[in-house]
Amino acid sequence: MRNTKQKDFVFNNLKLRYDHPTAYQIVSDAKLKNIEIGITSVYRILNDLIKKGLVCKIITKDNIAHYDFVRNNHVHLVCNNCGKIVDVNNEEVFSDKFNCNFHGFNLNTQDIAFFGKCENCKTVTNNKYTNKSSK
Amino acid sequence: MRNTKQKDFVFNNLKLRYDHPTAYQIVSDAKLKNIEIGITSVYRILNDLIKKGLVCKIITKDNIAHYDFVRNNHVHLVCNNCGKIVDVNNEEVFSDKFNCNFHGFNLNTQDIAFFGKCENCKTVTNNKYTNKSSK
DNA sequence: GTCAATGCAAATCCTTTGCATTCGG
DNA sequence: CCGAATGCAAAGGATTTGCATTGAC
Repeated sequence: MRNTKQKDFVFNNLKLRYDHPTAYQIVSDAKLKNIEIGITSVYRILNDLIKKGLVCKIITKDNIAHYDFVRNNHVHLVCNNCGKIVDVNNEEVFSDKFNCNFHGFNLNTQDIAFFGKCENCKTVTNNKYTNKSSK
Repeated sequence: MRNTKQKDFVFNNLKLRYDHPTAYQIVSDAKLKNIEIGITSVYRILNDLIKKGLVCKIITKDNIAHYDFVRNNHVHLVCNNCGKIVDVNNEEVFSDKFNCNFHGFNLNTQDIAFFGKCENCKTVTNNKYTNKSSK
């Protein structure tokens, strides 16, 4: 495991921004800052960071993956029309006060997804969604 | 808007099953029952049902869409490893009792997504994720 | 008979893989 | 130097689109 400017850039870029970029947005940002990095490496680095639990992936309803540095203590509100992603503090959500009009969003509980590892997969180290070799 | 055996099949198939199938699984099921239906039509019919609010779409971390008949009163737990999707009653979730070990799932709040329409998009009829003509 | 719906084939688009090259330690 | 990391080009795979055909009303 070697240090490279590409790994540094992806990690720090995600750590410093709060707007849940796509892989392509990270490449664009790199270009602006004259960092050379290809989309292939961005995807590879992102998947490594996900495996390490440092980054998480949010997929909008048009099947586009957005990435977020893991800071905990917040959940994501995702707009099914414009794709906007908003952070909301945990405590606001998990209480009896929660309702389907939340932070301006119109929500349907069936359209809420809790992602994690199920009982059977808890002990699995490799995640088939980020490490195809485990398939 | 005409009635066809294809529309009937997709609607009733989703209404009767509780296992969140993919579009391809719906086609397989149709074949078993000797209903002729192509994958293209399944996707088109599913997107229409989503626009009508009768069906919702759950995307697992490997970017595969699963479909669910809208019955309300439940949220989805999604396994990031095996892709399993489990229904959990609303009341169990939105209370102070919620924690990150839930129904055997190991959850991270940052990996929880609330999908809906944001303030700006509430009044939009067309949804860009299901109706590309509104782009 | 009309025109909406279907379904094949092709296109699209995001993401991953193969492989030769580069470069960190 | 060695081998991990990169990045191009190509492949992969889910979903959508174009268009001729079918079939509901």
